[in-house]
Formats: sequence, structure tokens, C-alpha cells
Amino acid sequence: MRTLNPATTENRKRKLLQALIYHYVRTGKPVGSQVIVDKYNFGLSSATIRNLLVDLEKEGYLIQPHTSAGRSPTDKGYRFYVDSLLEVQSLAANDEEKIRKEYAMRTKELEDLMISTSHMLSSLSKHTGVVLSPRLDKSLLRRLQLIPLGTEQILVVVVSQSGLIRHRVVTMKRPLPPESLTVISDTLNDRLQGMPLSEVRTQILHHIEVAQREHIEAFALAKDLMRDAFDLGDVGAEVYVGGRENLFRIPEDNDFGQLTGLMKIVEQKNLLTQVLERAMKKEGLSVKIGAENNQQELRGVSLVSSTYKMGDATVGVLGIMGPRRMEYGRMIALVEGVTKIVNQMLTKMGQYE
Amino acid sequence: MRTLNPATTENRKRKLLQALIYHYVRTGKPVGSQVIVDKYNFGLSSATIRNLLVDLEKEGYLIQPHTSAGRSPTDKGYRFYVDSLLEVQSLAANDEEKIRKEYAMRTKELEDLMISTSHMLSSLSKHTGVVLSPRLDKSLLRRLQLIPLGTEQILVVVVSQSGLIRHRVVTMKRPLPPESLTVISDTLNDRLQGMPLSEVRTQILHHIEVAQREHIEAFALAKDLMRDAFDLGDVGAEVYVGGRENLFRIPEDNDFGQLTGLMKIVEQKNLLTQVLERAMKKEGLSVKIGAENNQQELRGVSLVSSTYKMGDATVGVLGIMGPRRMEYGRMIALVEGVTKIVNQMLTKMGQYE
DNA sequence: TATTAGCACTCCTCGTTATGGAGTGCTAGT
DNA sequence: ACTAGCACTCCATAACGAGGAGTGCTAATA
Repeated sequence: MRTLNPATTENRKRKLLQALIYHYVRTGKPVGSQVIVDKYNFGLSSATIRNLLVDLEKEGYLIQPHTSAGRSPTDKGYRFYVDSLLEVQSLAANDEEKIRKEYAMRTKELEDLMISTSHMLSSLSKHTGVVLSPRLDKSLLRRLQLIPLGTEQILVVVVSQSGLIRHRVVTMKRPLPPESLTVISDTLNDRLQGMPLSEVRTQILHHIEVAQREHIEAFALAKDLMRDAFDLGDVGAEVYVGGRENLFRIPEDNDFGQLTGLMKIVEQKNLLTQVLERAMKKEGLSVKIGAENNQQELRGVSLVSSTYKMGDATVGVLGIMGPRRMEYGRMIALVEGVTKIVNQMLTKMGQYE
Repeated sequence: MRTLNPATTENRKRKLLQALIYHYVRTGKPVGSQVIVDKYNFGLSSATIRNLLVDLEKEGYLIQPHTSAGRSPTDKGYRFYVDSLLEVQSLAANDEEKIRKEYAMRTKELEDLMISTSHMLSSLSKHTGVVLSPRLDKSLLRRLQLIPLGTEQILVVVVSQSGLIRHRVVTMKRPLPPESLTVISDTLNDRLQGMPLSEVRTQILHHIEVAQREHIEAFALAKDLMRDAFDLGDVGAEVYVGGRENLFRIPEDNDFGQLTGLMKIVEQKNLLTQVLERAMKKEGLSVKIGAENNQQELRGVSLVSSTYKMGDATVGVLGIMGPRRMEYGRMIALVEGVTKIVNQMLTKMGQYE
């Protein structure tokens, strides 16, 4: 036991880094060598610990706010910590129960599921929950319905296999009799069911052209109608946020400017969508720490997220947004647990019929 | 000009109070007697001003943070200030133009109108915009549609005269053939159009019972269907919030705890709904200052709101939530301006057909 | 009688200074 | 390879003081 080989030294450093980060996450104050000696059994003196800490700092895992302060983790430090945690965790039993209970209620429609999920993530994590819904244009069409509202207005309702329901009001240039609507509606439903929504628009136009010979006037008008209805404006993904009030717990040193920036990101759906879509590029769990989110406003934030599936297809992301100093272990377990359940529910949803 | 009668003295005090609040609103710092002498022409010395200020303080309009500081307005002071402003203001020309331009776009559907309005209020005021939509159950039915999704699921779409569109998925115990759906749908539409949604539910059940003799099986099932669909859970009013990030500009002295409370109010729709419904009790413009909102979390906040109408009926509220120290004049003009335009648009909306 | 000049007083703000302590890096000894 | 010991750094906190804005009061004035 006299001469330790380098491998063992490395291993010890790892353990040390873990302990330090664990402690820092819970206290929020830079951790000194003495604290580690007192609370964690390394069987080493504070001086030795200090030497190791110097190493870890040189390697970029730790940082000192000033010369005579303890150390706190850098993004790289957190990164190491998180990677070392990835396998071990599983969801706390009572959390799991809570989740199942909440989902037992209203989950018939996809939107309800998304909303519930964002709230759940928030309330269990005490941070902010975010969910990116499946893109409508990548879903398959289940049902398309035209509903006459007045003589010149028509409500178009689109339902996807995944349970997404969207509607849009279209104003016609000339009135279109309700009977024609039924005909058009039926015809289109027959031919387009199960088709990806991204293709529906062109297909519709095609079918309408074919049908024009039979019911000329009706279908001529229908063309304009459908062009408007499937205008790709809002066919993208929707984003749901729960627990914005927890954003206040984020900044390490209550920085107002940073908070405002954050809030802006959360408010502007397109910004947040971008962020989440980035997290969707790689399947499964993703942890982005501080500057790893390459987005100015997210410098002080960590994002623990996971893609979720419907059947075999990855369709969206859900996750937690919180301070870099978060309990990664619990958060990861939470996100994974919720993902698993959402996967189940979604897959069940897609199986009607 | 020797002896001033009490009326004149009172008048002078009013002017003084106005000037002081005007100044305080713009600077945010307690205002001293000297400042008033320098910047506002009262033709009085600072000593006299001080005497008057003492009076105003005794009467509860002003408060001193500490003995040797200037004065700032109390809620009562603001209240006086606002009341004295109520008649005079009108909307700045370029603001009005902005508003009209924004509304020129997407306003076919009520929900779009609500969202646009909340954003508009926020962006023009630099505070937080809130809108309470008309209650669905008080609107008249324009159209009811049943859409088969699978063999056991039915999508019920309800459209009100006011342009509100809501949908809900209902699961049937036994399958219901699509043909029956059409029959039911048509029958109900004929009989229920124009009826208040609050009555639709009972009426439906009645009609179904009558019809049961003819299409017994279909309508028996329909009963359950409609009972679920019109379950009064979500028939209430919806609330729209724009510009949450501006909440950060609220607290007089950046108080984190207060902010969190505020954010909670804004997040929990039912809380915010309560607050707004209170503002709806009296028709027209309403300004609630600080503690006048009898709600703990709104102590530091002012709410400038106005009810809006559809035709002749008052149906909702819209307004601005900001710090007590706000430019009431501009805010009132803004809220009134937006209300006027929303009234127009809504009334137009209700006139299809 | 209403107003004002003058003055002593209050109390905040801001910068300076001192002090205690936590934590470090280094050196020399085991 | 580890550790005891020590001088040093730098933060946090409190204490102190000067400056200044603003007050309330009194006595003089128009």
C-alpha cells in the first residue's frame, strides 16, 4: 500500500471531484479542503486534498472565485459529474406514484398530455418544465373535417393519428353550400387518411383537380379553401412551459438582467422551440450544462431533457430547465421516468382504431 | 390677493399633489420640497411647500420613508391622482396606428384576437398585458359538430356566436356508427342553434330523449356522449397573458419574494381569473392601485383594466398589470383605446351569417 | 394671517478602515 | 507519498465618519 499507481490516483481524484460537486450542489458555497476532510472519509489530510484540488483546477474541472476561497465546479466539472451518474439512478418510488396518479386523469387528447407533463416536471423538480409537442406536419392524418360556420366561413379541423387537434377558420370568397362541404369532406377523408400531414396539402390539391370534373364549382372553391387551411404557418411544434415562477430560483447570484433574458426565451415560443429542437437531435437523454447550451441567455442554466417516442418514432422532447447547480441525479431520474410514462401513453394513444 | 379662502388653498394642495406624483412617477425617488420649487412654478418657497406637504401627509396622500427624506405617494395619493386624470386623456396617435396595423392581420378567430390583444397591451405599455376571454357558457351556440375519430372516440367541436371554438374528445362505451353521428349532429344543430351554451346541455338531453323513440340505440348512446362533452369543467373563461418578462420591472425595490408571488398569480390561471372577474363587476374602466386589489400578492401592483363588449353585452376584461408607479395617464388611454378597437372587432365578429 | 428665511437636526448614502476567519500555497519534515 | 505548520490572501462584516438632502420649527415679514 505504499506506492500508488497512477490509475488509483486518478480514481481518487474522481471520487474527490464527485464529493465536492455533491457538496456544492447542496450548499451553494465554494467548498474548501477542510470541509471535505470533515464530511467525507478520504483518510487524507487537508493538505493532500488541496494538492489534488490544484490538479483538478488545472484540468479545468474546478474554479476558485478568488485566491483564498474554496472551489466550485465549472461546466466541465458538472459535465464529468453528470456523466458519472448516468447509469446509476432510478426514480424515487413516491415520485413515480405521483406521476401515475396525475396522468390517470385527463389524457385523451395530446394537448392535455403535454400540459400535464410540463406541470408535472415542474412540480416534482421545483424547476421549470418544458415540453415540445410532436410536429403536426410529421404526423399522419387521422381525420379532416370541414364545418360550415356562416355562409362564407368554414372551420377546418384536422386530427392527427397522434391525437393532435388543430383548427382554423377560413373565409371563402364566394359562399359554398354545406352539402358540397360534406361531399368534399368525405371524399378527402377517404383518400387522405393515414397520409403524412406534410404531404396532405399537395395531395389535396391534386385530388381536388381530379374531382373538379364531377362537381366543378364546389371543388374549384375548395382549392382556395384548402390552400389557406394548410398554409404551413402553424403546422410546426408547440411548446408547453410549466412552473415559470421557478425561474426565480435560478441565478447563482440573483442577477436581474440574466433573469429577464431567460424569461424572454421562455416567453418567445420560437426561441424556446429552437433550443429544444437542438436537444432533439440526439435520441434519448441529454444534459446541457451552462455554456453547452450555445445560447447567450442560457449561460447560467442547465437543461435536462429526453426525447420521447410514439411507437418507434421519436416525436418530441421534454425536460427540465434549472440552475446549473441542480441535483442532477434526481433530475435525470425524473426526466427518464416521465419520458417512459409519456412513451407508454402516447403509444397507446396512437393505437385507436 | 391677501387672504386666501380655504377653497383656493385646497385647490393649490391638489395641484401640488399632482405635481409631486407626476415627478415621482418619472424619477422613482421620494420628492423633496426643493425639487418642487425648482421644477414646478408654484411661486411659493420651499418652506411653504413643506407646510402643505405636512398637511397632505396627515391626510394620508403621502408618506415619508424616513424622517429626513422626501415624500412619495400612498395608494390613496395615487388614487386621487388617477381620479383627477380620468377625463382628460386620449390615445397617442402613433400608438393608435400601431394597434390598428397589428389587428389587421389574423383576427378571424376569437382566440387569435385575445392573444394579439394581450401582446399589444404588453408591448405598448412595457408592462404585462392580460385579457379575460368571454365565458363560453354565456355565449350562444353557433354550431355543434360530432366527428368520429375511431370506433369509440368522438371529437365534439363547439363554436359559439362570439367565435370561440372549443373541442373535446369523448370516449364511448360502445361504438357508435358514423351515420348516426351525422343524424344526431344535424338534429341537434337545427334545434339548438342560437341557444346559450349554459342551457345547451340540458336541452340536448331533453331532445335526445324525445328522439330516442325513432333511433333508439344511437340516441341512447348519444346521451352519455353529450353529458361528457358538456361537462362544465372547462366552459369558463380563459385568460391570456402577454409580456411576463415585464413583471421584473415591477417592485419598487427589487424584492424577489414579491416577484415570485406575482409570477404565481400570473401562472395559475384560476387565480388570475378571479382577479380579473373582480374587475369585471363594474362596467368600463377600472384602476386598482396596490392594496385596492385585495389580494396579498398584488400589494405592489396596479391594474388598469376595462371591460369590453360584444354588441351590447359586456363579455370580458382586458388590461395592464404593472408597478404602482406607472404612467397612469398613458396607460388609461392605452387601455381605453384598445378596448374601443376590440369592441369593434368583436361586434363585427358576431355578425356573420 | 399667510408666507418665508434661517437654522438645527435627522438619517441616509457612500466611502474608508479595521478585524476575524476561512482557505490557500508552499516548504520542510516524516 | 503524505502531512504538519505557517505565512499570506482576500472576503465578509462591522464600525466610523463626512457629506448632503430634506425636514420641522421659530421668528420675522408683507
